[in-house]
Amino acid sequence: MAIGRPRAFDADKALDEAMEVFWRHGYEGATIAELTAAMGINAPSLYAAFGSKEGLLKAALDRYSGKRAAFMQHVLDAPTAREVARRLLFGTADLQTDPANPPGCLLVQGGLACATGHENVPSELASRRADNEELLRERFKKAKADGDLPATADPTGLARYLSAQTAGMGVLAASGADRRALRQVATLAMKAFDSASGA
Amino acid sequence: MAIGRPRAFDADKALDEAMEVFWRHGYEGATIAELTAAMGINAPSLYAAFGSKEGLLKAALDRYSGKRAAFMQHVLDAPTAREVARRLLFGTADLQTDPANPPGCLLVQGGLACATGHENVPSELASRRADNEELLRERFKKAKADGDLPATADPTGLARYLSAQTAGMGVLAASGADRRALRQVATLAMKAFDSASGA
DNA sequence: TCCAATTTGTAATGTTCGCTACAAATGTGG
DNA sequence: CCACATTTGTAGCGAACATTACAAATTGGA
Repeated sequence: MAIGRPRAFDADKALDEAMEVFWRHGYEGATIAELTAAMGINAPSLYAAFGSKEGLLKAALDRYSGKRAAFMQHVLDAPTAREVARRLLFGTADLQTDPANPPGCLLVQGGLACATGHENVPSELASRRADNEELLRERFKKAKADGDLPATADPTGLARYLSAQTAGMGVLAASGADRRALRQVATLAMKAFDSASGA
Repeated sequence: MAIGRPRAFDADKALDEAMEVFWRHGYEGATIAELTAAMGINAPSLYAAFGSKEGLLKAALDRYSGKRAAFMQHVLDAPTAREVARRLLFGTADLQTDPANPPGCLLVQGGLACATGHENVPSELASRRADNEELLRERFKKAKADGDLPATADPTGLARYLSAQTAGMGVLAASGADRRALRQVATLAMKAFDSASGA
């Protein structure tokens, strides 16, 4: 059984470049021409490997999640709920201003609103943001069960609040806010967490 | 001197419709065909009145600012810095989930990232978000001078924090968060404000 | 009543969009 | 070395995009 001509590009490397283009220009602002140029391949290769522009986005989102998985695990592994919040907020401030990446968060920059007919792009991004929020919520439920958080604590509300912080920081970063500014927001956001968790 | 054929549409009414389209689909997701259909005019009328798609966006942004001016004035007129924050946060929670408008905030949904060549759309939106932040900053500087905020308070940091809250709520609203959820975020955000302003 | 000025509707402009046919190239298995 | 399977590069597809030419329509002023 013949195997065929081997692929001449590294799919993960190409996805990194595609991710960066979507991150910087959003789904609709990223053109196939720009994507193929950044990925170092041409259109037929892109479509053979990823099916469509939307398929490429989903693959890039998967890769994004994968790259952030270690960070999220580090956050969730924190010994206390407070430390979870602290790691998330300050880690996010640093990640969203990492000069190695476009500013902000792909799940926000990628596209909050899209053209008629592309509704599932914003909803896909929203769904992935919700996944992160859910991880935090479960972590806080556990903290509550463990007595780390008081019985009056609201895991859903805390998780949603932190979700709003990371999204808000993403918007600030997109506007050019620097690391110091985002850390300052994180510092203030921690105060709310402390009040709400009875610290 | 001849005056010419009178315009057959109401420019403000048309701008309201354009604003809604930009709000719901973002700058790049809004097509001229969709805009003209919503505005009830045809393309030449649009271009005669607003010059270009970008000119229409700016006009829609002006109208948006105008509509929110009364709200911002109500916020800034609050007797204390705390009340400024409270009015802003809860008012924003309600505005961004007002069923009369698309969810979220036009200054966020409009487009955080755009295609190459349209860079001034995101920067225009960022500039208008910065204007709002500046209004808050000046208000907090005044509060500090008046002794309403302690001498240790940081007006810039507080304004930026609130800016992050409204942006974050906008993202949550775009994901389908309801009014109750946003008010819960506002409640938590107030706790940070209270801690940071020594209440 | 004709002229000047402006808007309106139709129809089209050139460009760019996402996507794909097709043939040449490159590999594996027999 | 041959047959097959897959990828690559070129070139182009139809559709949609923002924008505009142009002529008919509508007004006020001379």
